[in-house]
Amino acid sequence: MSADPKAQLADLLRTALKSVAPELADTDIHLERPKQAGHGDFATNLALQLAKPLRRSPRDLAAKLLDELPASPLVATTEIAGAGFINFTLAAGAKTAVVGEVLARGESFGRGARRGVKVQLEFVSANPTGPLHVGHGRGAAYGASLASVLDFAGCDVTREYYINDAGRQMDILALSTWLRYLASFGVEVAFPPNAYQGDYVVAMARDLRDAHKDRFAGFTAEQVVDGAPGLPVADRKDDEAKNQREDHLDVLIANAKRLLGEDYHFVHGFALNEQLGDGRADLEEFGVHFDKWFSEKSLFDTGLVERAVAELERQGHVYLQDGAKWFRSTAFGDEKDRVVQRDNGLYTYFASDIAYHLNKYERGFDRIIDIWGADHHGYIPRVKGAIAALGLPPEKLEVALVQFAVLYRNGQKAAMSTRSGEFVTLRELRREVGNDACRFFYVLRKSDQHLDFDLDLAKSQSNENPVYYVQYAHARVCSVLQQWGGDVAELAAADLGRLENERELALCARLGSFPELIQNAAADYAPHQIAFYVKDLAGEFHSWYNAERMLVEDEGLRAARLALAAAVRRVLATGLALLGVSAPESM
RNA sequence: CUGCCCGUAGCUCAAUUGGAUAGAGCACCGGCCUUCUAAGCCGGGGGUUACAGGUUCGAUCCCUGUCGGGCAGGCCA
Repeated sequence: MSADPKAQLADLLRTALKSVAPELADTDIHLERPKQAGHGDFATNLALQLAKPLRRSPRDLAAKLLDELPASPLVATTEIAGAGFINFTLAAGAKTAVVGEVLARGESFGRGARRGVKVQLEFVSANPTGPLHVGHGRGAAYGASLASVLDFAGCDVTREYYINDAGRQMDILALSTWLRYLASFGVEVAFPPNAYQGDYVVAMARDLRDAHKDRFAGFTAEQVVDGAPGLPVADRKDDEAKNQREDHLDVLIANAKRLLGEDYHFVHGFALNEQLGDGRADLEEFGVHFDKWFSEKSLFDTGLVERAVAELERQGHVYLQDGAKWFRSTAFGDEKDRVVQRDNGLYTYFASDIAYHLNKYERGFDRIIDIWGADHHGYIPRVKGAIAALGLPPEKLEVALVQFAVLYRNGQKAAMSTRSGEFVTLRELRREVGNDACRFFYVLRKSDQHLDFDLDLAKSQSNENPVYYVQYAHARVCSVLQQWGGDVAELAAADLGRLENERELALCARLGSFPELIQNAAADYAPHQIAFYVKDLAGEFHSWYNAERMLVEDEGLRAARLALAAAVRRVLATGLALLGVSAPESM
């Protein structure tokens, strides 16, 4: 018996369709699993779709299709229902066969055939200027789970982190570290309000001093702030004050570079490596692994930024205005044109991003997926525009936007600014809630939904966490199999015809839908579907567990039920693994 | 002002991509441990899917408008 009743049914319907309406033989045949139990195991709206072009009543067409449907041992009964749905009820053996298939294929049950599709998935890519916070955590959990799902569905996935190691943000971090370092030698410079405030900067300064003593000291406060405009009073929030603070910061950075000379690069690199190493360790602990860490700076070193801009120029999409080079992105649907090279000769972040995407295309991926925070949505038209301008197919790039995760503490929003140092780190969250609950919670919502992460709730009610519900089902099966004490491999030979009651058949149907769930989740970039699936599967298992015993006297029945339980355990473990959540054998 | 996303039970969210009677979990009420793990199960109340139109056999889903919330709109990243 074939492993896939859905595909078989589709074939049968196709045959019937060819004889009923040859001219519409290539109509999409959509088979769904009805949510209503009384509507059979599969249903199709094919007759409803044909009704209009054929100008015939849907119910008549349904009857005609059933007349022409080839006989098959797969189908027990059919019915025409509602406006013209065709409902199929499968033969008993066809429903339970999936249990044998799960046990035979083991952890590869549900895995899609390798199709040789090369996918590049870039996510997190947070500036290495401080600890990852709860917002990054969502992108990390979503990206890692999506990567696993795509891989499992049959794609060749490269997970990549883009390191912004070339921009002004890194200079600000280097300056912040140096100022804290100088302060530890008694050089008191007013710490700029728009520099990085967090305690981790003080810690880095201490590390720097421990490792290199006074190598970067020996300057006076006057030298450090030489030529800088005074800082406006703290409560001024207007644009003028803001600009003045930024100017102040820029002068301090320039002074640092001048005073430290070559040593500036050392401090810069020191801060970068500390933060990058910290972020990498944080992510690995979270079960989030990257195949490649791509440096923005390398794009400049290899001349790719220059080449990308030159190529845009060659294609005639760049013009000069006010001393800057502008990319004519309005020609590609953007709201306004964008600067790629400033009047001071420096390339913008956008320019290196164009170069990075050019590099992605040149590496020969079939599909390129960027996962961005939703606040970057305005950035999509210009990036796609640049890709089109380079003569590359923009539809190869897909941007998945992830809405913010907002953390609530005591019923109030927690502030989340990296520069002010007021935020909850991913590490803190993981310690409080645990990695498993953290990973599960993050993907329990569609990515385009805002996520309210109530920390107090997650802490106080962690026992009612849905992740435990799923893990508990897994542990329960383990416990039963252990008490049975037999060889699980022998269960593959069980007579599955003994699975008869409603709950058992419902579980079989749920298991049978797992392979198509994988394909759907991969196609929609929707790992949350996996989370809901394992919740549903666990729920149906718990329900069955309470209604029926597995370790019964009747050997045949016992083997059949244990086989079903083992199959449930297998699929739960696979699903949880895709989400980066552990499947404990006991709880 | 302009653009994008969102609006579903008291709260947090689903809904097989346009399908049949819109489902779960919390919270609330009532039951189930002498039997494979009670982090579990069974039962109950809860809805004009923000609002008004339109498209069609059929709309939470697609189109238009209104209201409400979030986010963007730098020679910042």
